[in-house]
Amino acid sequence: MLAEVALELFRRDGFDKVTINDIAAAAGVSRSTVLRYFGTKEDAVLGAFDAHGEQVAGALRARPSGEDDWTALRYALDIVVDIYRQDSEAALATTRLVLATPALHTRQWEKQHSWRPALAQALAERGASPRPEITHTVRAAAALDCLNIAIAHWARSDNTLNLDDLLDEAFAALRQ
Amino acid sequence: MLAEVALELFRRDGFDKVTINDIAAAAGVSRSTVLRYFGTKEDAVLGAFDAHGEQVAGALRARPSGEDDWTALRYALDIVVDIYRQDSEAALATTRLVLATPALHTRQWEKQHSWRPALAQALAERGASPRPEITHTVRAAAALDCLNIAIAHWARSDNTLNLDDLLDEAFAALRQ
DNA sequence: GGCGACTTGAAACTCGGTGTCACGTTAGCG
DNA sequence: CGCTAACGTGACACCGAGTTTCAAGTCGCC
Repeated sequence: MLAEVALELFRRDGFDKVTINDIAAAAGVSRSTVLRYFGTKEDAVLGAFDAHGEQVAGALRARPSGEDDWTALRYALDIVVDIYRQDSEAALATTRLVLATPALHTRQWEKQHSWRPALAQALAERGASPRPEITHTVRAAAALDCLNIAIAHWARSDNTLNLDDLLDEAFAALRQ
Repeated sequence: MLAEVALELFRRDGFDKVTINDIAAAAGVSRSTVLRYFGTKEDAVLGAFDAHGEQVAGALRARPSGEDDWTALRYALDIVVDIYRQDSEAALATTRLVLATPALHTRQWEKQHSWRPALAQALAERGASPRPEITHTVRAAAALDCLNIAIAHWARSDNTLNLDDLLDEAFAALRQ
């Protein structure tokens, strides 16, 4: 409820123009309540985003152990693709808002960045032969870049391009 | 001068504990002057960082056109490696501060993120056959990840590991 | 001397975020 | 039924970053 009110204001006036007081007034609650709900203004938009990290790490751990790192990462990210496909209208609007707002873009990166150790850890556990930590970290980071870049292209195409295909294309760019 | 004063305070007390007023008082200037110099508190640390982006893009454009994208990116990043090697003591201290301070870490990513289009553009200009934009963007992003991850490992090793080798190792992780 | 550009300082202001306290509601329990 | 503890909410004070505006200096230059 609160998040919907905030999102509507953000989309109408732009994230930076809307103050927390505006959100509180529009929702009929106090500023304190808004802050208590979201912690930060950015989290009014990106709150749902938090769960994805653990989901992807879980999906990665569930991949067959013989599988190639890149393949496993690609399939694990299908979790996110599915979420976007499930309500593509809302995802598109939110993504556009994020891409248009540096503060949101940055905050989203911060959240995703915190997934990285878990993904690298999951890759390390999968590997038969031990590899240097740097290897897993780089692969996790690159996979997340692929996701972000694919999503950005998808949003810019107004959902005319297929997110799955874009993600495949992004991963393909890594393998020469 | 101002930057040195700020850095010393940050390293001594932590970035978040030091206010702009503290910096102003320590440097014997007014708060206004500090803000006018740096724009933001983060830029008191990351100001020198801005130039690197154009340097890397320039180095990338200067690579022979027949060269592999990954090889070209790797060599272009030597510009940054050289800067770090030139004054490894200062670079180490600054890197540690950045890694220990979320606000700085984030701001550094923002700056590096703004390099990405230039790097992707440089890759596009190098390519003989035209490739989808997403390919160049992914490769530029992955290369920057390699740089960051290598630098982080190098800083955590207290300069006992070689940054060049770590960067090679990071790039190697991308090619299976 | 006077003019204009640049630098600095001062102060007021906006806004995000933290912390505290008081008030009401509700649930649990004797 | 009444007591209490927990919780959600609002009000308020506070801090610090960043913006803006205005009022001096300070310098070179004509």
